[in-house]
Amino acid sequence: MAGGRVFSNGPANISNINMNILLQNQQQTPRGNSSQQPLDSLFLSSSASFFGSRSMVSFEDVQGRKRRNRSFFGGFDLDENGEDEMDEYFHQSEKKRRLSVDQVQFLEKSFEEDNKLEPERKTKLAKDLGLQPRQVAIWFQNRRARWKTKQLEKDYDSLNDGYESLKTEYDNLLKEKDRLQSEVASLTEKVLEREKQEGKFKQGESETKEFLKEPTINKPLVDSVSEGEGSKLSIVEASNNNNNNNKLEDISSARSDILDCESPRYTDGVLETCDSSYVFEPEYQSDLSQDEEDHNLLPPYIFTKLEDVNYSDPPHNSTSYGFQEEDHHQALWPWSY
DNA sequence: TTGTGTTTTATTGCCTCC
DNA sequence: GGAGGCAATAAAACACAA
Repeated sequence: MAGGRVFSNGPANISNINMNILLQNQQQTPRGNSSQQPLDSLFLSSSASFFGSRSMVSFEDVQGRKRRNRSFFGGFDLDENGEDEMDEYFHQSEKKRRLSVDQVQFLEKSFEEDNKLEPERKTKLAKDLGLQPRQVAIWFQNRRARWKTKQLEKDYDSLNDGYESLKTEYDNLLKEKDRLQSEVASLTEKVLEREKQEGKFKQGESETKEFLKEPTINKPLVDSVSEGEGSKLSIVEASNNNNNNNKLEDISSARSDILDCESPRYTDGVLETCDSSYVFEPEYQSDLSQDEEDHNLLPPYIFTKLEDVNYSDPPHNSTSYGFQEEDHHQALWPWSY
């Protein structure tokens, strides 16, 4: 039992008890309603204004800590022949007594100034409040504990707010990403549809195919990538057909002789660059018909360099890479249209 | 009035510092 | 080794609903 031994026998000097305080203590009303003067007056008043609280008696002789006898209640033992009043008092003193409102307010104010208690300050506070220095120390200790708990709660709330805020931001970004992906897919579909209408597919003149076949298409990209930057290539992928993944694989392998190490490639349906940290999985899959598939439709890829993409300020001189300038531009920065 | 939950006062044991 | 701080805890005091 941690706090069980309330009464331990220790040195006593009953004559040291201030009887006036004792008698006043007996007159206290419950819940510290004894005095309600303004707080400021507390600091102007003499220590006597605090006496008579429901607090513990004031012993002039502060217990030594030899034993380490920290027990406040253990400070005295009663003379069996003590007076009735004394008996009554000590009987009551066996129970904890709360500090008066004034005492607490005074201590609170002192705590606000400094939550650490130097010995001098402790002694002065104890004297002013008519408390044992030990009581003051205990009060500060408990007050610090309460403060710490509240601080932890505040910190938790603050962190929680930050988390919620970030989560909201993240969710919004996810939505934006989805929106952009479907926009890219939609635009890609339009491009393919246009190519289809122009009959270029049957003639093997698809701009998309040209884009994928043309070795020089890679040239600006490769040229623009300095040593060590190859992994920063990004691919705006706009696959429209689940089955196209297989075609992508074929395309990738077919083009492997064209693309150097800095170019992405398809492996097991996963687009990847030489840097394994940049792996792209096709997320969008559309419902193109088998007929369209038979036409060997190829998803266009827009190769860009990450550093070149400024989402807030669309470039005006970007390479089209097989798209018409406007379409390509719109595909990358759809919100600017 | 009573049961129950919360707050306050106080103790104990351990740790750190000088 | 003593003094002081802190965490854990006990227990009284208090609040409040039923």
